[in-house]
Amino acid sequence: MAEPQKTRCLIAHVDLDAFFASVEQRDQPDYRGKPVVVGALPGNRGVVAAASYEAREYGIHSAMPISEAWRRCQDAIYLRPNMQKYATASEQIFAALTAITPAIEKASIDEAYLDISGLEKIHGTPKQIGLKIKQCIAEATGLGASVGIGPNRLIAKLGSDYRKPDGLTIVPPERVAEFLSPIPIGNLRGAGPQAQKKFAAMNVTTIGQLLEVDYSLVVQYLGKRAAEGFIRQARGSASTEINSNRQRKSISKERTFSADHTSRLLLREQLNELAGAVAHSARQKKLAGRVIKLKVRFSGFETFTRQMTLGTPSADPRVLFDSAWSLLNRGDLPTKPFRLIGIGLSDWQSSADLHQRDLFAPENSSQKELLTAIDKITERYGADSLSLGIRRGQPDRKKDNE
DNA sequence: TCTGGGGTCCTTAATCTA
DNA sequence: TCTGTAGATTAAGGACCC
Repeated sequence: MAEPQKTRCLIAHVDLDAFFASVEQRDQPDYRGKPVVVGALPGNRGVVAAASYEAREYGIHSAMPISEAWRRCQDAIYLRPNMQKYATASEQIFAALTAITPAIEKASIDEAYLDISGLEKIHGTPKQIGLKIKQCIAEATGLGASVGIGPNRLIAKLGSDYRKPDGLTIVPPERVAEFLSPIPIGNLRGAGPQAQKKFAAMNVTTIGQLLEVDYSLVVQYLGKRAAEGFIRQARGSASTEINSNRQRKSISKERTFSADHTSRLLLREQLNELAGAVAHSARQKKLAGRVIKLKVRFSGFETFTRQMTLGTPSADPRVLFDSAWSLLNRGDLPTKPFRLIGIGLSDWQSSADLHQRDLFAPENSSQKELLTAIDKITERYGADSLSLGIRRGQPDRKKDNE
């Protein structure tokens, strides 16, 4: 019997055009056709979060210091971000995309990967699917998006970058090499300023050029792991996996002060507020974390992090604050004026795990009691939860040795 | 000169444990 | 019981992304 034909993988990447700025232009007709810059306000500390295409003509782009944006264009409309509004637009977009497929991975507030393999019979050719995606978004929110379609996530992502705004790029598998060759090396995932310096030293500016360089030289500059990762990407090979229920791994809040300062009282107040905000977010998501991380930045932009692991997971603002405050006062940080303070919570124990804790036998249980507890966990949550339960229990062994 | 906020992932070093 | 070691975990920092 002939083997059943395997459906070829088809991934779409959707990227909203100048998302924050476009939402503002949509809601305020006066802003349309004008340079709009969303981010910090001129005269303050901060950077550009999003620039409309009109602002980009002045060379303004995201992550640019606001002072530099102001130097380039004083006539632009400068706005503070309205995250609530963008989150609502984002929800509408993701809801609309489910009309195409349920296999959607949210990559950020304005980006998504869709597994559209085998959908040709329902929605038509890849081009028709791409147009349909753009139409869904426009109808739901009145916003424009760029779409890339290719055999994997990397090609789809580079495809959506290829033509902007309002672009649609389809790269069939047989044209991947031709498509990638002239693309700047900095467009590869993981190629930031540091990696690009190393590529420049190898005279590599495009993806095609990377494939012509001797492998050992790439390893020499970037290390084995990074070199192999970049070469894999340059050959057009990447994951096709779409994870529809990705859970975030940490929650954090931080604040940069308008001017550096040294007041312990103010620091305490700020940290207390941030701890409250993180705890609130965690509780809303029914999460409790074991690891609390303090972040501080001093004048001169020197940044430090300090973390501690709690015995039991928590989403209690007092626990978060007390832990962070003790880290801050541990005595291993410089005594300089503060520029930023932040707090983060991670290493979740989900509510299901918390139920498992109830099933754990007490610390000084007999072997028989432990076996009974293990049986209960396996029966209720399956073998996977059992390995999780035992691993979570490991730190307690230290106590046994004491 | 200026560099936000909220994330993820990787590397490295120290420490713990089997 | 001692010692060496490999692997896991924790902590800190850095690069990167949107």
